[in-house]
Amino acid sequence: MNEGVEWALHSCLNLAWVGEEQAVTAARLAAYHELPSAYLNKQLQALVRAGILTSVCGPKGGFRLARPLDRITVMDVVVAIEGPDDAFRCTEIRGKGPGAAPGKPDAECAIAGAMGRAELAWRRELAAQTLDDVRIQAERQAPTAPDRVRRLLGTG
Amino acid sequence: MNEGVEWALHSCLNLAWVGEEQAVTAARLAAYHELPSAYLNKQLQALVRAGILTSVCGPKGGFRLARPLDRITVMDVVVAIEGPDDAFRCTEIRGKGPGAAPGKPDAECAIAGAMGRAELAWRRELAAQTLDDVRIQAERQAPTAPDRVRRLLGTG
DNA sequence: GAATCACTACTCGGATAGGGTGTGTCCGAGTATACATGG
DNA sequence: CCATGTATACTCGGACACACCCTATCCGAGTAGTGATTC
Repeated sequence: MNEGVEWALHSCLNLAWVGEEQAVTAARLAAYHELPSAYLNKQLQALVRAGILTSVCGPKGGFRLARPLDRITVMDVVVAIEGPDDAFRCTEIRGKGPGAAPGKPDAECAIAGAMGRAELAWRRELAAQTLDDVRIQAERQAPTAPDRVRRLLGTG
Repeated sequence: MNEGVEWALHSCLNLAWVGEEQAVTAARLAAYHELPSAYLNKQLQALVRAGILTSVCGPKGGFRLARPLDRITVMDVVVAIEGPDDAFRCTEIRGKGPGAAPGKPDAECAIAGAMGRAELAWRRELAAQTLDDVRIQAERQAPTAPDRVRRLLGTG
């Protein structure tokens, strides 16, 4: 899986802790975790295209959340970075070669069905968790994190 | 996801339909679906290393199932081809840079936890389905498949 | 005639190149600020 | 003193190289069968 997913999720939480009233630049978000800023910028652009973040250019510019954390699911972020395609794609090899059934198969490949059910379970689990759930869990495990973020990323 | 997973699953079903009393070469299995035989051979080797298939060299050699289909789960095949690592790997960026919490984090990263739950759901679903379940479904959708396999891959 | 041995043909197994996607970087487009200038 | 225009600094956005892993292939290791050879 694309490494940018992890970066994007952390950045969304950091943006929430900073607060929606101020935008944070990609450079600051990257420095916070020692990430390459230009590449993180690329990932954040994907979140903007997906409607998860908003961005403004120029001084005082940067990124901010487009909507509250409880209206962003983990799957929204994964789809924004990884794309909407399933990991397993059926190439329909059963229809190729001498083993092909005569005529056109009217039902889905049983193998594709089995893999599809698993991917559906994966997506359901991701869609069931909002970033706010993740934030609550993160604050429970590291109560000082929000303060650190506000202190280091805030404009103060 | 690796394309070899699809090939491996189809090949396992084909081996089951041929029957365990005779081995089938990689070349025959590949020709059945017009796949590159040398590369399919590589995937089948992975299944052998995982203990799903057994192989013998030489004339009358080839591959056969190491155990009945109902004792092989879809996840066994996926792990054999893709490897045991999770798709999402937490690089612990929260512990890097100025945003790092003082001391060592005693709890798992909340983000890694969220992704891990989804991957667990995926693996559970894959592990809950045996290749025999897939075979039954495949035969229901294409009743003539077993005969075609036996006719084209059998030594008769 | 039967047993043994070497040879051959055939298949798996691992080592060896090529391509596509993720990874990382750079420069141009766009904007708020600051300052100089003129009224 | 105030308004306006301009220059500037700063940031996002998309276009451009690099690297790694999946894809594909080739040759050597290993084995069953076959035929010749010898007792």
